[in-house]
Amino acid sequence: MKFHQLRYIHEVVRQNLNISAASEALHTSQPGVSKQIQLLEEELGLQIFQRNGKRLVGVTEPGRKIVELAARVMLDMQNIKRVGDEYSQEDSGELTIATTHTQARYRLPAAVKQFISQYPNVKLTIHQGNPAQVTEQVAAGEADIGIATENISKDERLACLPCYTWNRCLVVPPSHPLVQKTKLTLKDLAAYPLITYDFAFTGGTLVSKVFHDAGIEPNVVFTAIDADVIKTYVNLGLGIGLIANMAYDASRDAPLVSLDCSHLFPDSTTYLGVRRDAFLRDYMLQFISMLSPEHDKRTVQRLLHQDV
Amino acid sequence: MKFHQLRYIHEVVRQNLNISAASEALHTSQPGVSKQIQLLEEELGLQIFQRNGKRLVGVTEPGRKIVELAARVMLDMQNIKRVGDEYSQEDSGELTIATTHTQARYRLPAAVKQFISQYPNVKLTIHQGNPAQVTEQVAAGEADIGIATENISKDERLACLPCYTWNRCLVVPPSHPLVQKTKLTLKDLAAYPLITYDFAFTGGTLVSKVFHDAGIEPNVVFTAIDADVIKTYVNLGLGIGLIANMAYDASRDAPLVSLDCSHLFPDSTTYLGVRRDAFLRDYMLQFISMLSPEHDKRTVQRLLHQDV
DNA sequence: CCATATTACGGCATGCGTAACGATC
DNA sequence: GATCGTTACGCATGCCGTAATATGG
Repeated sequence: MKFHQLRYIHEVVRQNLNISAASEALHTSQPGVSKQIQLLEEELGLQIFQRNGKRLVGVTEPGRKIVELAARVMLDMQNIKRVGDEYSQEDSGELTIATTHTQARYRLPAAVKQFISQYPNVKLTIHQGNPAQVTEQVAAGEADIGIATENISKDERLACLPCYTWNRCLVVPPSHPLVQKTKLTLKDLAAYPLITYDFAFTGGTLVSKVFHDAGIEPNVVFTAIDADVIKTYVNLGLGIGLIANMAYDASRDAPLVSLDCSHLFPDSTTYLGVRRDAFLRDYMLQFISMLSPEHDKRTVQRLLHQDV
Repeated sequence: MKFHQLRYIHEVVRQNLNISAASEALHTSQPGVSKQIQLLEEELGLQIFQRNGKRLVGVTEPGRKIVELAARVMLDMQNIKRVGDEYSQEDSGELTIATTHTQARYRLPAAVKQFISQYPNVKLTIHQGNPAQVTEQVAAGEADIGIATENISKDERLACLPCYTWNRCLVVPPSHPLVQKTKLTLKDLAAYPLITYDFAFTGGTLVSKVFHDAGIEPNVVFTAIDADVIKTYVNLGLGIGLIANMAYDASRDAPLVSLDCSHLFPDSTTYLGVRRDAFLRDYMLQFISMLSPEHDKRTVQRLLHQDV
């Protein structure tokens, strides 16, 4: 059993059972991949892939287990390489972060700026997606760190860390009647057309629960993935916007006005997650500290169940 | 990075940093091992082993991490092979059980007999050791299943299953005055020279705690690893023996008499443990069912956190 | 007919074993 | 001086890539 063979089957599955695509992604030849897969199957004495003639049409049941184990082996190989890099080329490497739009746009920039100036030789990549995708990418080892509010902390494969809490605010045009109110109520929000995050993408489920529990039905006319889109439509006078409070910046978002809503909704907590069995480069820990300064490197390591 | 390089460093560590011994254990040449280790170190850009001239004298800090990861990779490779075997050669393979003397002698025989008749092509090996060793062997992947009363259920790396509970009995010569007593007390036990298990090897710590809590000091004249030794000395009239109740068999152990002590001590539970991330062959699950019939195969798989 | 997988084959890298050397205790 | 690790070298294995072939949609 060779290491490449595991990489091959892994990539073939990733590429929807297309050996040609896999061979390209692996920068090698089609026949090579085909051959090695056959050799592996022969060695194990079973079919990993279901074939229809010469076409791969599925993964057999034992094949699924093998692919899963292969992924773990590859992760560990990567971990070993990282240990090597950590002790030889301290400050270079890669860092891939998976996160949602809101975090990427409003919360990460400060930490990212600090990070790239301190670690200019680390190639930083940000993958954007919904919370489920973020979780999946970290779990699959495609991202080192995942940051999201929903979902991520529930996956067994990840070790998570509460990162910070936030709440919501309402953005309205300056002339809006609600600006006169001293303290907003849920009824106030329900009295106007509401624009907020797509429910699947953010803490929306929490928001909807609060309304539901109060027996109030908000008039949601429109949902969007990100606060910028929401603000645009609020500016057009299509409704009032309910967004994360960190997504409002008075100077940048003028003439829109923000009205605090934190008394209406419980705080949401944004979590940061890493794969439990991943080896974390020092700069990864540093990035986490930059993002949530209240956790220093040692604390992070402890909380994430790293060794000593 | 090649698989055998990982096997090489793993084995070298196992052999106390002796490359010659490792090469022999691996059925290959000394220079080959030496060379591959150097290549790996070169590829990773660091020293795995501390050298004093040409002598290996230790493992560097990054080396420890790498060795650990290497062990995991090898375990997963083994898992992959097992998946292969499971689906191709259903009923042959190996089963290594680590357990204590008491279990091996008095509890396993029935299950083992049933097992080898049903799976004649499975090579069954029993490693005997104290509870700490049992735990370690399973955790290191050197044994598939560990069975012990103490210790084993506390290791994070293992998934455990309560297997059965047991208590203790007193064995005495037929002429002993205690035979007349209808119900024994701790004081009765303390009144005579006591022979029992070595404290480190069994539920002895629990026994000593019971005495201590009652403010009674037993007169332990002698401790042994196993019940057979204890019974031998009881037969010689050197004292009374406190042993696991399953270690007494009226017909075999005559003329000794057993007196129930289960009202004096809380029940002890014997656990069965497997490595969390091990792939379990079907016959391993069957063995577990044979050992504790109240758990059927599905239950076992669920309890041990195997996938559906 | 095009896309895709398998077979065939030759060149090249690499791992292995034997033998010799060097170092450590 | 005995044990142990490293270096040197030749052989064999096996992987890779190109070209050719077969098969499925």
